[in-house]
Amino acid sequence: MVEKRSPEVREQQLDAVFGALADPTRRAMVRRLASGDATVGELAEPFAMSFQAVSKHLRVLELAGLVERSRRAQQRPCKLRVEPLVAASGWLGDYHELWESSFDRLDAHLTKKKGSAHA
Amino acid sequence: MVEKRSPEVREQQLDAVFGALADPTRRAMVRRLASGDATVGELAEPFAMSFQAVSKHLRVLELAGLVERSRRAQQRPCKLRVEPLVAASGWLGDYHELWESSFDRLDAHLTKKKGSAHA
DNA sequence: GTATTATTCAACCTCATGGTTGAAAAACGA
DNA sequence: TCGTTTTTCAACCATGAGGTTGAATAATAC
Repeated sequence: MVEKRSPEVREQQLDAVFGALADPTRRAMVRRLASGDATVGELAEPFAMSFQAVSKHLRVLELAGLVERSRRAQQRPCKLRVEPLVAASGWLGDYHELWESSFDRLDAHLTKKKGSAHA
Repeated sequence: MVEKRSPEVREQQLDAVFGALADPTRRAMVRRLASGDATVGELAEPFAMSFQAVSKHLRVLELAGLVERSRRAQQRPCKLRVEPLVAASGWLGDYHELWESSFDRLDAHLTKKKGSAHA
């Protein structure tokens, strides 16, 4: 179940995941899906945007491995997959020790402590 | 020193940071800068790419707040700023508890433990 | 001043992105 | 079968990203 990934593939995955997260609409969708599965319609509802546009965003998330879809009647429920988030987090994690020891230390710590406002 | 950021501005920062990290060349530059400051020329050296292209990537990193530049003779040394990485990491961190309790749990843990190969 | 080195600016090309609209497809209810 | 609902496909448009080349700028060395 735990795939062995070549460095190139991992790089491509990071391209896809960071790229997917570089859009506020898609981040909002991820946030929404983190609180439970949803249909395309439900995901589209908060946005002033056509279904088709939402569908496209969803495809980006799907290609990045962040969303998995099934079929239920006419609907295609979306479920968040967390592994790509872990991969992205892991990449950033390589720099944890850097920022723990950098001049940004204070700033970093305070940002972390204010973190309750993140969600 | 610790700026108070509005939600919109924070969203824009995340757009910029995730966007900046969505490119393998730029991630490599970040990796390089994590091990010490470098000039544009030094950063360009490993890439089969013109200085101008590297300069553009650098501007993207700069706009995302990931790079700070000074002046030394004709050179413009680049220094990694870590705060945007902290911000991105913080966003992802909001989902930590999600993946700790998800079906991806095993995969996530194993990915984490293999993490020594990340760098 | 002139040349050299390091870097950026400007213009251009190609292709991807994020949005639109309109038509099609898939699964149901009558 | 017919219509309704949910979602996607296809074509299009405008903008931006990532690369190129060639000229300009800035700091230094002679």
